[in-house]
Amino acid sequence: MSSSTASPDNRIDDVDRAILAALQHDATRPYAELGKAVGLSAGAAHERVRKLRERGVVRATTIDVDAAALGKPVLSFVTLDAADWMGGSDTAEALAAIPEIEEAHIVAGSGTVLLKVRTASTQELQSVLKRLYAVDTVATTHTTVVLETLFTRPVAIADRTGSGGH
Amino acid sequence: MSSSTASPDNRIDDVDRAILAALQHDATRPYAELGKAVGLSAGAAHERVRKLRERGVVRATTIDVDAAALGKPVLSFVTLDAADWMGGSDTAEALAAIPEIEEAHIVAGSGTVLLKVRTASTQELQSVLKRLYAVDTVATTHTTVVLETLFTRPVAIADRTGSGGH
DNA sequence: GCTGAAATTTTCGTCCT
DNA sequence: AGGACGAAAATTTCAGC
Repeated sequence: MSSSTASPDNRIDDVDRAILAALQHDATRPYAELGKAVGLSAGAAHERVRKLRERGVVRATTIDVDAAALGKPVLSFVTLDAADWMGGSDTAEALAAIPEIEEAHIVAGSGTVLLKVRTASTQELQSVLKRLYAVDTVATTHTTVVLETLFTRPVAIADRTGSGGH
Repeated sequence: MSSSTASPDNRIDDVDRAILAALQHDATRPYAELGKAVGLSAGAAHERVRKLRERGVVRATTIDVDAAALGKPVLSFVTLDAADWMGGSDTAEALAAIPEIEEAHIVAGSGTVLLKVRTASTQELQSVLKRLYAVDTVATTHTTVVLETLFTRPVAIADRTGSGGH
């Protein structure tokens, strides 16, 4: 309810960065351990994490599930070229209704969408493409199937060592 | 250290699926709550999760960090066309050395790699591209900058309702 | 897989820097 | 304001059934 400052303390310092990096790697460790790793007491570490959550820097605590173990070994990237999507605006909902789509990004002016799709087989991938055509005025689609994933990792936490220029 | 059966119980049943879905949404809830949500006691729920971790179905417990809050608002997808990468094989390491790369996938025969890159600015994106050219025999690159992310979500947990065909 | 109890951890109040 | 310390509450974890 203050009025002087819009953002009281929206800065992320080195300790926050260390905490975020540690939690990205393993969010199950107790606060005492986490605190020791970043040079804080358990209570202080807890307070930092609470604030990071409150500020929205930490969106959620989740588990990383092995897609192959779940029976979804086929990963693909699909590019959609549609007619007039930006106007419709419930595009996101239509895409979200297809559970095989993990990510949906608008990548160009009006009409180009990039999708990350995970399916059990190429047959199911075909099923997704059919559903995509049924969604709206989809002009063309271009599908790229991933043969091998070299690596996947969370957002990099930049450290403020000063030398980290371009 | 057993020798009779290679995979004692590698199947994922409905309860496991319910647990995985719940944990994807929020992995901070106590086991008592989780158990109640899936119709199990706290102890049984804990045992299920322990086994899922042991089997590798649950790879890790992590936090979802807001990239924009971290100063990395620019998301791009970069396609690389290189000469002979598959033979070299330390390609993954060279790419992993570039922290801005979040994902690296091989998407075609010999030489095409798809990268998911997150940077602070388009200038930093340019810096990444320069480093990519320096890596190896990179013939061409094609970069697509994401204008808006409609949604991102974890791997879908299929439910065995029987009606879920293609 | 369930119940119950011990051990650990989280969480909160208070004081200190 | 932010962190340390200690105690209460909650949770995890392990026993036996």
